[in-house]
Amino acid sequence: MGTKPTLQSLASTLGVSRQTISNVLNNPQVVQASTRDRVLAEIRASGYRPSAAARSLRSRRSQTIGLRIRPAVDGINGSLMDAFLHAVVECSQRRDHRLLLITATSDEQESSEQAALHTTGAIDACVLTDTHRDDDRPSALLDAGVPFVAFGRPWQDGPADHSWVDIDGAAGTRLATEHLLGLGHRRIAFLGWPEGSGVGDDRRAGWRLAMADAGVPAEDLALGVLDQRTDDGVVEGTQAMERARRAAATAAVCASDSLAVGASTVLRRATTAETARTAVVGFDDTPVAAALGLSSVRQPVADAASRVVDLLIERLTAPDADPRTAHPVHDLLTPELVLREFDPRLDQHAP
Amino acid sequence: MGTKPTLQSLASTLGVSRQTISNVLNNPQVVQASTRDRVLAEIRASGYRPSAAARSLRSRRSQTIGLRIRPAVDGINGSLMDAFLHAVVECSQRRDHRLLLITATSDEQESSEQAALHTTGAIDACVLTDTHRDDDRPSALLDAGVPFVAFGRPWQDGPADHSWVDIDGAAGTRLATEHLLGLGHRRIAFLGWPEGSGVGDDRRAGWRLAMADAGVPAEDLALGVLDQRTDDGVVEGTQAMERARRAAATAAVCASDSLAVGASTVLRRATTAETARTAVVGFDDTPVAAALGLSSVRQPVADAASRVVDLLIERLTAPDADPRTAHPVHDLLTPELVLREFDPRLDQHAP
DNA sequence: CTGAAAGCGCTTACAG
DNA sequence: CTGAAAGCGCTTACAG
Repeated sequence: MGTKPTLQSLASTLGVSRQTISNVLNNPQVVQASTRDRVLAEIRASGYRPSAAARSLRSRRSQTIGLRIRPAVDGINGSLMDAFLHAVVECSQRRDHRLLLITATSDEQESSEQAALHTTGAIDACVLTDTHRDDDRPSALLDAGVPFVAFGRPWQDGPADHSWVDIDGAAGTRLATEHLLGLGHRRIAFLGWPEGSGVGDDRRAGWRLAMADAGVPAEDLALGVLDQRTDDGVVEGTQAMERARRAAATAAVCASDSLAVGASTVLRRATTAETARTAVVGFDDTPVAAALGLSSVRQPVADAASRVVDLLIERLTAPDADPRTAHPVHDLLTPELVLREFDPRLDQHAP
Repeated sequence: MGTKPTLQSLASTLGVSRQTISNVLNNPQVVQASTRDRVLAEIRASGYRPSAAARSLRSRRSQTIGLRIRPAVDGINGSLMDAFLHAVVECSQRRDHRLLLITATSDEQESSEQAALHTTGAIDACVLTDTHRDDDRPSALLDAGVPFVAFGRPWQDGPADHSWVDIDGAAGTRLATEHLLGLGHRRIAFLGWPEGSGVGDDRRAGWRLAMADAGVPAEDLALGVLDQRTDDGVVEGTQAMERARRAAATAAVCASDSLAVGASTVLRRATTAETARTAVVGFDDTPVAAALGLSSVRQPVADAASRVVDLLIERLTAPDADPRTAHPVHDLLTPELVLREFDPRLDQHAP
């Protein structure tokens, strides 16, 4: 093997300056084609790779993005962030950037860890996920001068002073509700979370709007009637659906697949198996929904990830990199409804 | 704010050499206590953080570990790697190391990507997961000179020339089987995957040994009798359990929670609800098992992650860092059995 | 289009 | 215990 090739060693081998090689790598169009080809051939032959540290030290860019990973509380819904994470890595890699993971036990710790990494130059920017009401992270990062893009809109009022990408949950539940209305259902319950979570309220809003548009009277949409609220979970979904059944619900749009799985067991008992499946729509299109044959709202997470990375890199490579001048971009992506067929194999144990 | 502090600027402020500050950071014991305190105070006050790039360029260590992330095929079983990933990040961070994520579509691509990152100095080492029979990655990384530790033993024969940490699946299924034997079951099926996957065969082996020790005749343990093999999945678990029932099985040890969830629906029908739950044991102790009240074998993934990171950093900081001289370490951790109680709320829809 | 110079901010030897 | 020197391997100006 010998020693690892450097710009220096390559340059003497080729009889050109280090400079030229650097240009071939970073500004190919500025180098004469014949020289470029000769250099590229030697780079390939020698297995030369520029030192990340040296490049980063000189250019003041690490080409690295930070992201906080959270422990999966719920194996069912966790797969969404999993898909997002995977897509972010893939997009970053394709664009010659790297993804660095951090953990934290609080938002404050997350912000300060990201800021610390940014100060050392280990990351150029970071991605924020799981935004929520009164989220302190955007202002903390803005203050610390850490460029970032959020996956998730800011849920409190006021103008957003940062870029974000989100998925339009209300559009998703609207689709789901309209689908059930189209099947002839009128008393369609919404099984969702207690008020106060931005994501949950957003999903409820889509159902409510679709129902109102269809002329369902407001008193039926009231809390405790077709509007059922509960913590997330399979058992909770079953219980909420039982309450909705007492309000004569024949179908349900759910804020999560966990709730939908729970709800489907009630409907399965109550009607024919086929009706049961088609009368519940979950959210997130998790593998569990697929396994059980439940329809679900699919969030375009890969698109969201790709957009987040695009915005981040755009911001980092912008000629005017001043975050105060760059105006924030907001992107709301529309989910799609995944309809599933009744799977007879699954129903061997149904009544 | 002004400009970002550097060793240089701190040194002139304090009237010491850059050197001394560097020593305070990297070899505190070598600096006089009074000087050290003065320097530390100024570091804190100024918010100084050493440049990762400069440090890495000079020391030839990036304090960064690479890991390939895979898309979750199955939301149920994916949470295991999720927990592992989280623990690896946490341990690395605690030990002043960072975790870099990569994606790949093949093992070859993974190895070459890790080797490339190692050549640029972006990572010092990497973690291998999901080892399998005829895994080419260890030799590829060894050839490329990339230090690594595997989470998962090498499943082919021959001496392992690299360090690994794994969880003793056979010990887990043995525990599960002995538990069911203790409850009075004799005809305990094993629902597992087709032969050839190291992990799956290992789990089957534990059941087989425990059954043989209990004096269950070999013909009952035969393939197609109590030994049922199938692809992973809920539906597959149900089907496999139905076949096992025809061989008069009253209980089952499963290679995964997905299979256990499927199996439990069969037993639920067949016996009392309580028996059903206690007569199935899953594997991985996923949130789904917890939600459904299924007993399961819990893998100590956090311990495994911690051990992997320890070994990796040990290897990196060893005075003799030559991988050929350092003898490989092998660690097999023992899982534990998580027993769950019957949850009556869940059984409202049982016959 | 190509090259000689400077310097990014550290740590690693080594001398006092 | 402390300091002056060298240099890690690049890229960014700038001059030809």
